[in-house]
Amino acid sequence: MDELRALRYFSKVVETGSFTKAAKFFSVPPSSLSRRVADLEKSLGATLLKRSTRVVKVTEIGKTYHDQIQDILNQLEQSNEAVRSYHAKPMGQLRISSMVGFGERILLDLLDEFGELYPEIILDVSLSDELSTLGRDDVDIAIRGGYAPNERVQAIRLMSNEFIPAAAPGYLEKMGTPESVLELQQHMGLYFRTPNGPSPWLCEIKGQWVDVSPPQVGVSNNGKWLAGKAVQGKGIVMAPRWTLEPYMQRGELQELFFDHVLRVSQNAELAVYLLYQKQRYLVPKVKVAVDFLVARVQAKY
Amino acid sequence: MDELRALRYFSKVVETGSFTKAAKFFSVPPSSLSRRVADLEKSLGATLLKRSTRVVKVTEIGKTYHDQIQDILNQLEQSNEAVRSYHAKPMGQLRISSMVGFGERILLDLLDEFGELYPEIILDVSLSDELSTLGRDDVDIAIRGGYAPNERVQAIRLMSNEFIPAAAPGYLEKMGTPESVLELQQHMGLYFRTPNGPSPWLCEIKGQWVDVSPPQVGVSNNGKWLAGKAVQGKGIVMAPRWTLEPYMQRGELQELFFDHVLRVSQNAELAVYLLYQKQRYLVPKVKVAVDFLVARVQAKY
DNA sequence: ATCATTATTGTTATAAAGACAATAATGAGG
DNA sequence: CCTCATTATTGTCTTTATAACAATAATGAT
Repeated sequence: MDELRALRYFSKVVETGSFTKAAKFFSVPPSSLSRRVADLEKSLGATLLKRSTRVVKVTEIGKTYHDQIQDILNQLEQSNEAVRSYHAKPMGQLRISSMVGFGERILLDLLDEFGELYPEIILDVSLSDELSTLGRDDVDIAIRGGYAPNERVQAIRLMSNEFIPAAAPGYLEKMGTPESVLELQQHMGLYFRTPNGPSPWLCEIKGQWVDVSPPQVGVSNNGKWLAGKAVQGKGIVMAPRWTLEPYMQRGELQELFFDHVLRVSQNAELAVYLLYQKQRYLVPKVKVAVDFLVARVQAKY
Repeated sequence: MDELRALRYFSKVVETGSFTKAAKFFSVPPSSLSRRVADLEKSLGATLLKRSTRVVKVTEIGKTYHDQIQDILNQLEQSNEAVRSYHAKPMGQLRISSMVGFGERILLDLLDEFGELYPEIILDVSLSDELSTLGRDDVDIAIRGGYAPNERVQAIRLMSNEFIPAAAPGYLEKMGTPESVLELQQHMGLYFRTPNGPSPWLCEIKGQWVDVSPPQVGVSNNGKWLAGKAVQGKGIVMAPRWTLEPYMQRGELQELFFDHVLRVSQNAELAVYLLYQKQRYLVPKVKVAVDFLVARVQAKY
């Protein structure tokens, strides 16, 4: 019995819920699928599917098996592809997913340069703060604030993602420059929105984490918009240093320093990470892109 | 092409370093392996093995591919076994690996009881503080101080593993009862040996972690021996609470309290975890053992 | 230089999967 | 309640792929 073929058949039948549809997918008669799946069930000594002429239902154990098999088939496919493209030129479609802010400020410029270096790579970039799966089939490289979701994913630290508070000089003249975190209650806060909601302003006082968030005057996941509001004197913005840097250099914003260091997370080392699947590093297009991005970003920041 | 068969052939050839030996393993002529591996290489468009009549060498890409394939084959085998034994009675060999101390004090008694409940399960218990792989084929259930090594492994917290300092009343009379961690330098320390070496005595002073370990008078990974030494008045022992409890109840040792809490790790929640592979929870023998152990240990401690 | 060992190739036999037609079952619609 | 199209299964034949066995070529050790 060609077990792998049987597994692919079974998997497709579960997905489509029909032997006929799955058979069309493989361009073989439905009888083949029926026989292979039956073989599989016999060899496992378990019923995976409950069939009737109208509906195909998956049994409980069949569902569990299918989930595991699916993962295994994906892994195998990836390993094969990695070997197949081993000595090929970097080419083909490369899907990159990035946090919006990082994408706009840093990534897109770099990718223009990258595109000229490797014209045979077709870039497919999507900017989103939602975390994409990376492990299914959808993304080759992801850039995120978090860390690796599992051990098959490699995470490389690209740059610091330290959040700092800043405000416009005009705002500080009018409202006074706060020096203690407790004074923040009398100020206005511009909040960065993460996928988990607006990030609170925290600090550690005598070993205790305290939320010292000022009243909200604006929330956005868009660094530019937040910085713009701050420049207009609408409040104090708390955002990654690299989003505020240009404003600070022009003197439109200035960094604030408090008696206790402000953070947005209890995790000490907030950073931007580049993520990719270890298996796929063998694929030339992935390898050159990872190497390129890591080198460029780490050189600049 | 039966891809899976080809992969198994290839894998075995790499392991044995010989087509002939691998062929014997499968009870087929070597020519079959030769042809299947050649098919595989053709379909991947890469050379996996460098053959000569005398030696079979794995190419670089072949090595990488083999590692990944091996993992995939293991996973598949496990999924199949899980389904196969789905509605079977709990039976067969069950391999349990445990930390020595926990094994002697707690596990072995529980397993006696478990063995009577499920006489058809053949227990294979090994006590060792070295971490076993759990993911290769060697252990069904492991009990360790650490946490899950990867996301395919499920970790259940069994009980606290808080290390506490204790000494014999006689010792304290003679040497004085220390109250500040800084006084420890004038005392004698009995150290618990972890796989990473003797565990240092740490405490957090004003947010800084400080090593306040007293001079060593004894080191062992055996709780009983350490406690025995402490009872004899040789020094202060720092070991998991559950290893010292019986001595404290008999008044042979008494817990020490300092101005700063003593720890052996910066990790706040040191605990004993039961580990198993998620996939294998479907296997009846594994399921009943996990459920049994978790229920019993959590009820008692 | 010789020779046993080992991988490969050629050929035939066997087993497994596909193709096609026919049958049986079932759930939706009238 | 009955009809009928849809769908999975079964039977039979064909095709394909793998195993078996024998023979050949290559290679590294003695």
